[in-house]
Amino acid sequence: MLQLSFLQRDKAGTLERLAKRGGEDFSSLVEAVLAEDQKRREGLSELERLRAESNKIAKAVGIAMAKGDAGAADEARRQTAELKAAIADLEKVVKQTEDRLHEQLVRLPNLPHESVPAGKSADDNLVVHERLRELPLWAEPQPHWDVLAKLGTIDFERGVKLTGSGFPVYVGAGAKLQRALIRFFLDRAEAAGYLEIQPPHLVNADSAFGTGQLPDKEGQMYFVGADNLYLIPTAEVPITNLYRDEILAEERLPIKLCGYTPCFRREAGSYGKDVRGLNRVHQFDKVEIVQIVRPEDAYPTLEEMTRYAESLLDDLELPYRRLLLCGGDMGFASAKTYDLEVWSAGQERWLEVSSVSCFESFQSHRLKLRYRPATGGKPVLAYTLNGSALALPRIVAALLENRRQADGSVSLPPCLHPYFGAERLQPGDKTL
RNA sequence: GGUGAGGUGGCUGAGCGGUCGAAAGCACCUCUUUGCUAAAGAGGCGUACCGGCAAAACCGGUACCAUGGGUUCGAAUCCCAUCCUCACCA
Repeated sequence: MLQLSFLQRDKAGTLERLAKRGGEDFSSLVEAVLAEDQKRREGLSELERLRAESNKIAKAVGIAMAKGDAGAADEARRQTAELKAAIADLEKVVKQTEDRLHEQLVRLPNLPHESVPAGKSADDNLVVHERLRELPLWAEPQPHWDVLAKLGTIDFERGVKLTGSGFPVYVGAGAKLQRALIRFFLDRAEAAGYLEIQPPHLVNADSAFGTGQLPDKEGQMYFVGADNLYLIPTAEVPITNLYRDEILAEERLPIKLCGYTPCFRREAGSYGKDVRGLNRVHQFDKVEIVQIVRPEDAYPTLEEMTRYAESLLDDLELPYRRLLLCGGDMGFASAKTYDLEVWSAGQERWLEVSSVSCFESFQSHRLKLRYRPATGGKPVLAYTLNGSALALPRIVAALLENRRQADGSVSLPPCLHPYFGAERLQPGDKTL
């Protein structure tokens, strides 16, 4: 949620930055917000004046009663009837105005950072750099679902039976590889100074609102109606919400947290080659990193976090590139996002495995997550950042496709050997 | 699931219809004094919003004692609902 004070101070600048998102024209919404706020303040001023008057009378009654002056008390009581009605009416009006204002304000996406290129879609993203390693040249590139057909370590069909499409079953060495990757990512995060969190996998509406999933992405989350809870689409939600409604001491920043969770996404509207195999699934594993920082530290931190995620890909020996997302391809709440994509040799295309974003105060404003400056004074909104480090399925897909050997086995990069307990996945591995 | 108790400021905890944004203690901050790694004394110490101002400081106001309703001239205090916590029972 944007800060109203910023809108008021610099309307032109706000519109200019919103225009980078390339889609919808927000100028009328911004105007509506400002007009609504004007109305709100006028109503509120009058309402508070009336309430002050009413409070004065009530106090006078109390004093008259204490003195035993029943006449004066009755007289005061008579005065309040009209006042009460006026207050009740105005309260209703002000409440409506505030609700409308909030509903409009919440529809404005975050302002892209000045370094973010304007653009409409993924085509306008900038490639920051590419790290390509030499790949074996396959006579015939094989997508991971074909590699898996021989290995049998991920069972898509039985997942369909259990739940539906997009719920793979990891079997034997496949399951163990998941565990190895999770442990590798967590150990690395811990070594980089992140405190490990195991959060709940379901959250309430307040939490989903706090990080911006509600109301923007309501349809993308699984919802448990009986208890009004949402299955988390990413650990970002519970972990960032840890400090909701808190005022932290400045000395505690930066706060660095990480956590492994399964992620649940409905992915309504996806189709085609995008959803084949592990490309897009409804439940997947991910290690997330989150930082809560002072505003002046936010952008250096974004670079640091992105570089950290890249270092994991270095260790995994996967070819990758870093994209700076254009305004139109960024998430609703983000001010600046880097995506990391790995090269998938079997499908001959790039697959997103990490997204690292700076939200500035967009989330913390909703979260009421503030810190008190060491020099004293008013609490200020902290800046939040998060990134995947990393999401598993496409890493697995790339490993399978890029590291497939002539005999059908798949060699694993050395960093995984101690976690996996072997150097390769073999066609002879046990399966269902 | 049942019954009972309860949810108050950073923490502990008083208040149970009027001047209570809320006693007291702890923690924290400033100052003073003695001096030595501590003690004593004085003062300060919630958040949001509205207005005064161009802004900060500051001043005035409004709201907030789990949440949402209600009763009343007046609610932290009474009533109802919801959520949560604790204890005991099943």
